Amino acid sequence: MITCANGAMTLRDAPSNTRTQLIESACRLFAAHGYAGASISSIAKELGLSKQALLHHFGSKNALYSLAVEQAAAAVLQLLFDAMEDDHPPEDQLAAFFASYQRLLSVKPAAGQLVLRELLDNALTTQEGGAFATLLESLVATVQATERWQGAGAAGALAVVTQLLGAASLMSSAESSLSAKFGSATVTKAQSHTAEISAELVSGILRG
Amino acid sequence: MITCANGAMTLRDAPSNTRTQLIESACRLFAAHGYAGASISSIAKELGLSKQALLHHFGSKNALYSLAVEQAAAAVLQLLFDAMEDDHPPEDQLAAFFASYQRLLSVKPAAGQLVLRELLDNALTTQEGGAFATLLESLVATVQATERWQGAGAAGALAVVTQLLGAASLMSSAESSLSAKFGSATVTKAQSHTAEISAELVSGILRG
DNA sequence: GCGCATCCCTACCAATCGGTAGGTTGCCGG
DNA sequence: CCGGCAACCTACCGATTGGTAGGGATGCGC
Repeated sequence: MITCANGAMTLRDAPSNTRTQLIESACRLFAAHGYAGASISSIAKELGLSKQALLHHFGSKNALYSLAVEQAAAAVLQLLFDAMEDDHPPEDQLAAFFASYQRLLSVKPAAGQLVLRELLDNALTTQEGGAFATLLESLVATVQATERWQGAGAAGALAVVTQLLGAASLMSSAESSLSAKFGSATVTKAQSHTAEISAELVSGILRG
Repeated sequence: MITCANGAMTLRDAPSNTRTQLIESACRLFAAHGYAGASISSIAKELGLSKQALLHHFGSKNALYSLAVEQAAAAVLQLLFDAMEDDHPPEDQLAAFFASYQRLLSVKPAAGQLVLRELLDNALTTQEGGAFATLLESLVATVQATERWQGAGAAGALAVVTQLLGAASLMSSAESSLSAKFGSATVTKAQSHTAEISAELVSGILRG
């Protein structure tokens, strides 16, 4: 194993690059194996560091996890905000959001996967104004702003958001499992269909 | 802690009841915390047993996990087979399946949650003819039998199945996380909306 | 040159992980 | 009455978990 020689590595190459890289590794590994399934030493080892270096930067596993989830959620939230800038009707805003969400997933599956994981695991030490919470709330609010769902209350909108998010996220998150059963060629082809099917689901459910 | 007194418990109450109960506990805990997040001792402890009693019955953690997933998948698969008994068009069969799947989730959320988890974790020692694999294959085949998707190939059908499954499963699986952010009252109300929204998604996507 | 903070290391800790070994209890067929 | 078996136990194993303590190298401001 090439662990970058003890003292010789200490000339750091950027203003705290390793921190960023650690969060990125954490994002990927937490997304792939879940909170309990990814150990901090395995995350640190991806960069040739010891787990103590990781703890030095983040203090605890949960703190790192929170950062990773928040960063992933922030990336998704940004897509939503971008889609909401133009003052189109909320139906179009959501359609635009889910379209760019699909684009994000094809480039960086870990983001959506981590959000999905967090919805299942609920391991995040919930921050009131965090990106994850804001993402969910904004989605619900936007659905509630649509003509069809504005009378349905938060619960109805939450149900819509949950189903659309589940539909949009599962394919890229389940890639490894599906590849083992249907072959990676089939799965890759299926992923290319996902965007337009998702678009159809979104517009279908928002307009009735 | 009341661990049922050492020898006095040895009169077992049924032909091998504890085995069944252990699988049930495993199903719940694996569903709630994932494969890595649920330890065999925590599963055994739910029934006041030691982890060695569990290992005595199943041999290894993975064997127990496989049984739990297979049993959950078999329960879902049974719903699909039931829905396919009448020779209605495949669109109606799938609609009936997803309707009863929603009913199952409201009674036993762990079943769907475990299937969803397995799609993410891919921890199952894949059995070729297992219920989990059969479930996915049967769903894909049925979607492929619909008028709209019969020309789209397995990949297109797989994309449809994945999205519908994700939409149908996420709400009940994310209950704890959503309750923490929106309140359990709102989530409970949202769950009651899930069935009809899901039905709309299914018929919408299958018929175009 | 000196103090100090940043970064990363080795060494160590208690707790828990999945799993093995071996013993004890109670039922059941001979 | 007795041997075998299923069920469950305590005790233990090595490995790994998240986390602490403390030290060494580097670079920056003074």
